[in-house]
Amino acid sequence: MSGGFYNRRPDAMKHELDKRYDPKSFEQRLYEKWEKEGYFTPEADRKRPKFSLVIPPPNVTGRLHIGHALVNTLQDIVVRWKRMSGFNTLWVPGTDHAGIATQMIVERHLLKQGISRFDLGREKFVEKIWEWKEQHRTEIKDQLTRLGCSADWTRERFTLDEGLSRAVRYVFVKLHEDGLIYRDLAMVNWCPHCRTAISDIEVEFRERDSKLYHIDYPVEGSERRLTVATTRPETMLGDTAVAVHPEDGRHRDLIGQFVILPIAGRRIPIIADPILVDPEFGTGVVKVTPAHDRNDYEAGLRNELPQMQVIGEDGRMTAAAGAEFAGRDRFEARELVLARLEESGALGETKPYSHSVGVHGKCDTDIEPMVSRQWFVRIEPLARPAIEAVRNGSIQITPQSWEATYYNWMENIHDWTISRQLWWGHRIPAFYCPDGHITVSMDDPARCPECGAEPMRQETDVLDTWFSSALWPFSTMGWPEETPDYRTFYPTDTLITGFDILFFWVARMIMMGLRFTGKAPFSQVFLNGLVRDEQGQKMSKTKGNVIDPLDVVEEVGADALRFTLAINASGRDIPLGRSRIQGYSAFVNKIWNAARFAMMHIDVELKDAGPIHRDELRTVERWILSRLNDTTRNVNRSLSNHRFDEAAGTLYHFFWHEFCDWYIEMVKPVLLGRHGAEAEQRKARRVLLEVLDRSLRLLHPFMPFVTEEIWLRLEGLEPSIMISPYPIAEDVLEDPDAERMMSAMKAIITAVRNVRAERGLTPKDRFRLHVRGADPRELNFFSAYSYLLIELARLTEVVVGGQAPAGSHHDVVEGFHIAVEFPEKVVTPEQLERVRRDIDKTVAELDSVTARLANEQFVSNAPPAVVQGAQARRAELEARLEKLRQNQ
RNA sequence: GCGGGGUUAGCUCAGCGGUAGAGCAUCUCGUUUACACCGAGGGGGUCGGGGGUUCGAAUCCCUCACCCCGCACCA
Repeated sequence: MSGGFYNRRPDAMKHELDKRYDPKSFEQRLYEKWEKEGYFTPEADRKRPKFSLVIPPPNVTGRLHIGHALVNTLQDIVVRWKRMSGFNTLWVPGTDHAGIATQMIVERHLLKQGISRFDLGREKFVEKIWEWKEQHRTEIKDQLTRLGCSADWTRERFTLDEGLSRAVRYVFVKLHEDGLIYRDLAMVNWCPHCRTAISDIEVEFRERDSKLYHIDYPVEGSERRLTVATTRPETMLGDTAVAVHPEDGRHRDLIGQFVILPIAGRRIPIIADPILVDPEFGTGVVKVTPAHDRNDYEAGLRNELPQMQVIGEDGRMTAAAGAEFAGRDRFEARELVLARLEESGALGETKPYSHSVGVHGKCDTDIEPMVSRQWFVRIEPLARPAIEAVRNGSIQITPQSWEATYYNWMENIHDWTISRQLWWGHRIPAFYCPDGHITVSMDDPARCPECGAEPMRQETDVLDTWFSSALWPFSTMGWPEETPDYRTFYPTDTLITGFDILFFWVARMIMMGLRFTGKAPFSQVFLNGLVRDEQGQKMSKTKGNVIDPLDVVEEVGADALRFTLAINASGRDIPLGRSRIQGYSAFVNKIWNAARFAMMHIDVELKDAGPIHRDELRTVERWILSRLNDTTRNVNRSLSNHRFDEAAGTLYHFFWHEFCDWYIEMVKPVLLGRHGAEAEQRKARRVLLEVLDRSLRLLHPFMPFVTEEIWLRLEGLEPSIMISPYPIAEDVLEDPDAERMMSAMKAIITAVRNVRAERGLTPKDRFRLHVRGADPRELNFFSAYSYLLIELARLTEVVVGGQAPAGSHHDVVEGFHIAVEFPEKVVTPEQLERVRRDIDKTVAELDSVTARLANEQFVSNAPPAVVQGAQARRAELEARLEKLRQNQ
């Protein structure tokens, strides 16, 4: 058996643990040691099997929240598991410059000091942001450190680093050369607050109660009027037509005629457009504002209508809106338009209307659809292979249900608006010459390559933040250079992130990775859910239900937080609250105390005792090793499947309810010298150490700190648990025979405890137990281990075989007849009631099994194993019922 | 409107074709020298409603209801 026996430290530490588990006393010290020893930093060694992943770079805007704690904990679990499993493991950390978000925050920050970014100018302002970034980067690193994240800080990256910026420029130039990046005048989502264009997926829709206004447009040279409906009356100032459906009899005769636009007094045509107008909806007449509505824009192009921009980039009305409105905010203008319409009698019915409004998620400002010249990525040619990569399994998404969402989005994807009118970000490498020629190149051109004119002026727009994030898995490895890191660690293996950035980030990394490296940037994607509060509510500052991960670490230590997150991480949303975390901090405490107990009984010479030979072990030891082995197998399997909840749950159950509750209790008589010879005691201690050592290693990825602290003191093991081998299941440790006997033993002990409670006996009442069974070999087991039954079931004596005296309490447990001899005690009606209920339950189940076996269809159709199982169950129930009836 | 997910013990969830599970909470008993952040035991569910397939359904199919989350639309 391979064990965890390593060199003894020369300066062997105190061989015991403090009485109290105090994470503050060691967490930071251990992390510093790990980092100093270089355990997080792998060599670019291609001979060893590697495992790599990249952090979803947090924004440099501020502190990490509980969602980050979740993602990074899960990543660290995988990373530590793989590292211990022998892989050359790299976890690349870093941060994202987060264009709009960061610019906004710094801007707000400066405004508090009365400084606007325009006062500073672009260059100075960007300098300020760099200062900000440096400060927050440190804070983020510090937080990840406190969580125990074993990321390689020597390879930390930032999306605006020189190397990454080069990758960004390379990709832009290449895509432009390939015709996949273009500049065009188009309708985009404009944020009047941030004064920049944003992409479609940055627009969030909010359901809002508003009003639908009906406005009458008089038909020129007629008494007739056309009534249009709108939620945005201010846009009427920019109407350049009114549309009806060509088949609609109500208005067909008016097509080609004109209406007079109220207030403005302009004459605009009545056109027919079957796409824009649904004759069934409303009045069947639609006002057309090509400059401020997506559908109207399309209709305008189809019908060659002029675009009249009445709202400017700042959200204020333009001169074209008319002197009275120019310069007013669009919402203020709305009220004024309504007032003017009212006065002129053109305002018809107004009714409450609920609809969704597009807002910019970052600042909550209503999006203004606006025609503007921007840079775009032609996305379809990139999306196609990205769809294929998931479809053919080169990339697997967990939970798998997300694949449908992925396809749905990728198959209906629109071109990506990548230019932003910001100052913070990667400046687009496009250069304009005085004659209007555009040059896109890796190096800044001195003069126009087409006409030789100068000076060349660089595009002032920057790129969408997600453009650089899309390159993260390979740009962080030094690409486009073929660096040793790139060759060794790319593609990465697993991506762990929140589902909310599936489209923003994951999909785009897949597209860019395939396009530029020819490989999927990762083969596995694990999308975790949202961390919610205990009631399942989203956490938000306004609700005041936010949990700050660092507060939790401060209170209960990083291990308890990590374990709580892991055991709840199945891929769905995670309900998290203080009490829940408290619950798992009890588990950490349990580990501490179990180790403390073990250390009282483990001697230094033990680890030199050599390997354990299974044949020399007693059933109890073979049993716990078999259970541990099963646990080991399940934990490894669950981790492979990203079932963090299962893995953590398996460990929780094994350590607490098998190792602590049963095994430790069972070896106490031997360890404390109440039973057995010295040789036996030595073996028991040897196994105790083995089980503890392996358990700690299994737990280490989940609880790095406490496991290391204990492990280092355990027999002076060194140098660190985090680079010791992760246990793997070994068939030789499997022991069905020991498992069966111990299972029976546990069941008998439980049954006796049950009888005790049932009969109202206290632990001080001791009595004699009789055990009978068919197999003499098995009965021998109970003779040999009668001291265990006596200890744990608090008996005076165990009689194997033989007849129990009349009046004993009988039961059948896992095939063994047991009988408890009572002291004389008064039996209360409540106790008798419980005896009766026990019988009733048994009768009910026996009836149901008997009925099933009487069904010929069941006997002939069900698998033989199931039928045999039912037969065995019936026999057991019959036997048990007979015995239970004797108890009445 | 399209797509996805959910509805199982008081709470949070796992199970997803063969006797209803876990953690927490609750109740009873217990100061057994690792741990009261503990130990032992108990109670508690017609697995959202209805229909179907099957020898057998929490588990598969259909349907209805309600709740979440995407996407699209919204004059």
